[in-house]
Amino acid sequence: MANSLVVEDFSLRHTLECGQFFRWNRASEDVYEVQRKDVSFRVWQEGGRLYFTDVSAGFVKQFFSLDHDLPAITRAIDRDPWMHAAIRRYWGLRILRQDPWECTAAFVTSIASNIPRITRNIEDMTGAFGIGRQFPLPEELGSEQRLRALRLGFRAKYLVDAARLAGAGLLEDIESMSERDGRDALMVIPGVAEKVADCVLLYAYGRLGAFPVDTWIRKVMRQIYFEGRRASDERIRHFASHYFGRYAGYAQQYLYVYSREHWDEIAAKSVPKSDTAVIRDLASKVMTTRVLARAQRP
DNA sequence: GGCCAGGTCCAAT
DNA sequence: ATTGGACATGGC
Repeated sequence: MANSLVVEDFSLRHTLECGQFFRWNRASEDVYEVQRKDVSFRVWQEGGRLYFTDVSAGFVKQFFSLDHDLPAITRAIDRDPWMHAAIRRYWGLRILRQDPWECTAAFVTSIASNIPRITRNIEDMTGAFGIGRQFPLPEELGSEQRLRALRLGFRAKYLVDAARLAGAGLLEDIESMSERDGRDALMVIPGVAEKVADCVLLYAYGRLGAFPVDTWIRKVMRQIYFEGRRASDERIRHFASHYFGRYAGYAQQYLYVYSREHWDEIAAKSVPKSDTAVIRDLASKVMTTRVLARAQRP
């Protein structure tokens, strides 16, 4: 027996398949089977109606962030033709509210990997150590040796450390911390540095300003906003937070999926013509801010 | 067959 | 502060 919900500005497909989340599969052409912690449910969308089994409407609203004001968010980040195209192409994509431990484990697993393999690694860990279909709790995750046997490679050691610290409660206080402090707390975990920490902040803690810089984002940001020149991850993040504002994380996600589908086009056209001046202006403001900050330092 | 993948860590500039 | 190599495994 399925329940349903009227949804606006939401695409189940784009939300699940954009690379932010790995614990789903297709039960059929339109039906997704989704696992989040101890919850396993089916979900499908028919136009403006979302159908689901085994979970409450409240859970669905929360998990899919149906409370986010997507029109306002996309209006805020819609600063140039590339972002505009990305938003149009993936209209309805929302940042999920994942479980912090699962999200941390998933993005530690993602290090120097690829989506099919990450998905398989997570399934393997669930099958080997989880109870039922639940991803193993921190206390249930196997030893480094057993994780290596599951082909986690050098990530095995990181996962063991992450489980130990998560089991000790590291992830529980982050909700109430500032973004900066939460990031620092996450980075205490060996195997969690800037990129993975930003993924967890964005995908699990709803810190929509977090801007994970991975190889794709680095490539596309340099191409579009830095005239093809190198820029450190720090500069990219700094630029993004000024340029896109408090919803920069959403911009990151749209850019991520869009660039993977349209890279050739981006590489060919480079800087968005109509907004080159705006970008240059902002980039110089960012530089000025940095210089001033440096000058004021004792 | 070498190169790179939703990186991180460590050591050497 | 920035840069290069190691780290496991897999897909092209």
